[in-house]
Amino acid sequence: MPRRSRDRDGATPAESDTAAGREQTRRRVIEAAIDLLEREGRDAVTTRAVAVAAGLQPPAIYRLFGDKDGLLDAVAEHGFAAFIAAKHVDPDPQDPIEDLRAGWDLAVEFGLTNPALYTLMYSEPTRATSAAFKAGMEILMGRVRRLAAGGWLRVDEEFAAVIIHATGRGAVLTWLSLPEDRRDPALLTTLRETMIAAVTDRQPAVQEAGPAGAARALRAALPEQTTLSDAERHLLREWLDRLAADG
Amino acid sequence: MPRRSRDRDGATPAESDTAAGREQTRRRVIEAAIDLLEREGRDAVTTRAVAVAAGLQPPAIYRLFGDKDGLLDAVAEHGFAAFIAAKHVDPDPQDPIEDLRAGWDLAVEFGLTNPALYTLMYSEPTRATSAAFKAGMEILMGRVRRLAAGGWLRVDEEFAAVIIHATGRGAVLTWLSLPEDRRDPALLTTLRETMIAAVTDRQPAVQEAGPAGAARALRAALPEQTTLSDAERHLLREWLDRLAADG
DNA sequence: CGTGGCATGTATCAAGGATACAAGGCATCT
DNA sequence: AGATGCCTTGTATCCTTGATACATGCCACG
Repeated sequence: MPRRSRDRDGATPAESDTAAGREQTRRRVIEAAIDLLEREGRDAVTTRAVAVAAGLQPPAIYRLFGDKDGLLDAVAEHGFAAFIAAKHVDPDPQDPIEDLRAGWDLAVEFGLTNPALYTLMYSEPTRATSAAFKAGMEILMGRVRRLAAGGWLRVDEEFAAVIIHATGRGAVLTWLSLPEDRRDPALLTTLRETMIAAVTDRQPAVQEAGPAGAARALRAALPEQTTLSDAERHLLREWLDRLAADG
Repeated sequence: MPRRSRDRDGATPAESDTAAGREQTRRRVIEAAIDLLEREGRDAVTTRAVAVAAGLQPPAIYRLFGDKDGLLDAVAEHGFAAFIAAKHVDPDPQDPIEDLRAGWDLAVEFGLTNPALYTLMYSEPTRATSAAFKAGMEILMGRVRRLAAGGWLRVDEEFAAVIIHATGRGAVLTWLSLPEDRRDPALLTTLRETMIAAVTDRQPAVQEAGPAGAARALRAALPEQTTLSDAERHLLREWLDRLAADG
C-alpha cells in the first residue's frame, strides 16, 4: 500500500522522490538481509540486525514489510529474481528436453549456491504460498507446457511439474545435508535423468551389466564368508571397491 | 551423563528409582512436546509451554535436555522410533525390491502422517546430524545392503541410499506443499517407481544368494575388465574359485 | 504563518530461551 | 544421631527479539 500525499492528480516531484526513496530503502534492507542470511545464517536475520545493517531503526522494517515474515518473503523473492535475471533463459529452445535439463540444473544450482535462501524458500511446506515459490513454479510450468506442446510428455502437465519439482527439491536438500566428502555430482545428474525418464518418453540408455553389479553383490555378502583370511578379505574389498566404482 | 551418588557398586534402590523417574519424566516431557507440536504447530513448542504441559518448571527442560535443540532432537527421535516400532519391519524379506518399495512407502507415510515432526527432522539441512535422521539412514542402509547382496543394485550402495532418500524427501515435502485438492496419490507411486528404476536392475547380477553365488557371478563377468592389473586379476580369480567352491 | 498529515524516532511491551542462585533433601561419614 | 557435602528442585531474573504505542518533527498546502 504506497502512501499518497495527494488525493488526485499525478505524482508531484516530491512524491515520486519519496516513493523512489522508499523503494531504494526497501532494496537496501533486502540486500542487507540477504547478506546477513548467507553470511551468518538464518538465525542472524533479526529485525534489529537487519535494521542496523541497513542503517535505520527497527520499526522501519515493519513500516516497509509489515512484519518479519513479509521481510523474509521479500528477501526470497528478490534473491530468486536476482538469480534468474543473471541467467538468461532461452525463450524459444530448440530441444525442449534439453531445455528441461537446463531448467532443472538451474533450479538445483540456485539451491546449491544459495543454501540459506533456498532453505528459506523450500524447507518448510507452509511457505508454498510465497511469491518466490510461485515464481519458480511459473517458470517450471512454462517449460512443461513447451514439452507438452511438442508431445514429449508421458504424463499430465501438472503431474509432470510436481514430479520435476519434487526431484529437484529432494536433490538440493539432500545434497545440502551431505558432508562435503560425500557430495558426488553424479547424484545430481542421476536424479535429473531419473526425472527425465519419469516425465518424458525418452528412456535412458540401458547400461550393460559389467562386473560392477556382481562386485557389489560380493562386497555386500563378504562379511558372511569364512573362506578368506582377514588380510585377503581386506585386499579383496579394495579391489571390489574399484570394480564397483568402475561400472 | 547420568549422575552418580556412589563411586562403585551397583545402583542403590534410590538411585535406580531416581534414574527411572528421570527417564519417565523425560518421556512425559517428550510426549507433551509431540502433542503440542502436532496440535498447535512448531511455534507452539516453547520451553515454557512444554514445561507447563508436562507439569514442571521451565528450567527442568534444560536439566533434562540441555537446551531446546536437545529437546527437539529427543522429540524427533522418539516420534520416529515410535512410528517404526508400530510398524514391524520384515527382518528377512523374500523380495528385496518389494522390501525397498515397502520401506520407501513407510518413510513417506511417516512424513504424511506426522508432517510437523517430519518437517522438524528433514526441513533444515543442518539437522542431518540428529539421532532420528541417522536412525532413518541406518534402516535404509540395511535395505540397500540386502539389495546389493542379491545383485540387484545398478549403482553403489551409498549412492543408492542417497537417491532413495532424496526422492522420498522430495516426495513428502512437495506433497505437503500441495493444496489438498492437488494431492494425487499417483504422484507418490510414480516417484517411487522412478526411484526403483534408477537404483535397481531388472535382472539381478547374481543367480544364487550368498558369497558363493556372488563370487561365481563375478568370476563370469571378470575376463573383460581392465580395472585390475594382471597379477591382481590372477589372485582375485583364485579367491573367487575358493569362494565359489565354498558354497 | 498556521495547520494537518505523514514519516521518523524513541521508548517500551511481551514472549521466550537461558541461567544464576538459593533452598531443600538424602546418603554418607564420623 | 548429628554433621557434612552433593545433587535436585524451585524461584527469580537476564537478555534477545518480534512488535507496537506514542511523541516529535518535517513538509506541503492554504
